[in-house]
Amino acid sequence: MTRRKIEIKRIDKKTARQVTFSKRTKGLFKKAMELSTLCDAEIALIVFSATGKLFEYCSSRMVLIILNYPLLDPACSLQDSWCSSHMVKGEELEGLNTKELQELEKMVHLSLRRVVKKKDEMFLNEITALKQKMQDVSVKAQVLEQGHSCHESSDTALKLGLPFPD
Amino acid sequence: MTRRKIEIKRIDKKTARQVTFSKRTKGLFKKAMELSTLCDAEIALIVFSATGKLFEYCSSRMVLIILNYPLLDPACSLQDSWCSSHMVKGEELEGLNTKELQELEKMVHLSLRRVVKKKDEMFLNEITALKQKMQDVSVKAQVLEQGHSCHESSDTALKLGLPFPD
DNA sequence: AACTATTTATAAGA
DNA sequence: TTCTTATAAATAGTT
Repeated sequence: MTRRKIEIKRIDKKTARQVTFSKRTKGLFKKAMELSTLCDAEIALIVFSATGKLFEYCSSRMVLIILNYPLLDPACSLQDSWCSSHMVKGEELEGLNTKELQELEKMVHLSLRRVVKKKDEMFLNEITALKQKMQDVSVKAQVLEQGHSCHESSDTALKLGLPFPD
Repeated sequence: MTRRKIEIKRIDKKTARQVTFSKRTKGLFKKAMELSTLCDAEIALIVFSATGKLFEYCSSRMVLIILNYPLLDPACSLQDSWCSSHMVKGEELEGLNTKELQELEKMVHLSLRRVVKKKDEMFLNEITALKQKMQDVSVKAQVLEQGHSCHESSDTALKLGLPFPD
């Protein structure tokens, strides 16, 4: 769109692609904010660069609306005390300017990503750990069964932290 | 930004606001798609008009990426047959009007919520099952250890489906 | 990071 | 709504 018209297809040259990404992302966000302001629209815009990490977004209440995260499900109740210290309450947003709201949204977004990632990690860790313990116990059971040591100490159970009346 | 430069603030006149909304939304989506194509970026853009309902979105895998759901991890590959029967393909969207697309998006959203909910349920089920098995094996081990039945069959291991050379 | 020749987007008007 | 068009804004190629 300027010195020369370009074809809309993936830009092969990496540096050119990055430059264009940077320029156009800036333009896109500007346009999004203008639309939001001019027409009173709620807009969510999230961009992940091909190179992976960076992402951005623009808009106000949208984060929560779009993302539709189960986190916000009323059924998922956290302690009141946690909520009161961590939840963003509507009234708190009144005094903030656009820039501040944008920063806040970034933070909420990031928090959300962290929560989801952490949740999945913990599930998987727990499963992995349990499977490992199963393996250990099975080996132990096999040994016991083959009569090599019927009276070995119950260290396996201890290692497992199971409710063994010892 | 043309016959005259305008100030970026809410447009008071309703019809003018609607016209501008329509024009700029179109432009914004075009830009978003161009950025996505040119720079290999994943983009999610969702716009709710002030008048309430209508919204739109654009992008490819983004619905899922936005939502940050591990479901779409490349590692988690689904059967081709499943994909072909459940995935919404671009061509299918051509004949739909805004209303229909809105309904469709609602359905996709709902599907997503269901998938996430199911995923979490399954994680929890797996964990619960593993814990139960741990308990069983521990009890068994305890029995063996106390010398009551050193040569009982390895049904515990079998129940567990573990790689026991039997 | 800046510059600028062009292309693209669009406000106002029809 | 859709089109037209004068002008503002965005940006590709260059430095």
